[in-house]
Amino acid sequence: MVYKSSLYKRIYVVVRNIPPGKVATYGQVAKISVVLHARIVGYAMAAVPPDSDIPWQRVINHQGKISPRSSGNGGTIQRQYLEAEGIRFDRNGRVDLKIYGWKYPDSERIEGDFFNPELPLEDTK
DNA sequence: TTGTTGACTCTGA
DNA sequence: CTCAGAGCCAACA
Repeated sequence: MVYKSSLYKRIYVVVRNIPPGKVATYGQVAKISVVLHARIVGYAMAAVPPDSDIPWQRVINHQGKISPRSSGNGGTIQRQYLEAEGIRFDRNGRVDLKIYGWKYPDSERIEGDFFNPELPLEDTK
């Protein structure tokens, strides 16, 4: 799979390493990807090839909600994917990030040619 | 090259 | 907790 740029490739490597049953926010992916802003991560997700193996459904916004996309209602599919992995949604359609949020130390398992283990750990609570 | 857009986040009220 | 507004930066016209 050839991606549009090394920028996107970095994001996709991070997303692919999110464990099943966990979710990460755009901002978190942005931090791990070192130099990006959350919007760029969202932009990259919109450009994910439909035939890829990237678990884009595990990336949600900072409120713990599925981000509304500009077209269509693919968000419903995303929610079904996550529920199939055991993630529960509350009445407002929100995920409890304290339970299902991806903790940065897990990213030791990331296998990528770019990954730099010396990153700030801020989201570890 | 300038202007708009967007699967976002932060801050203040 | 929620709601607005400002800021963000790559992609696109």
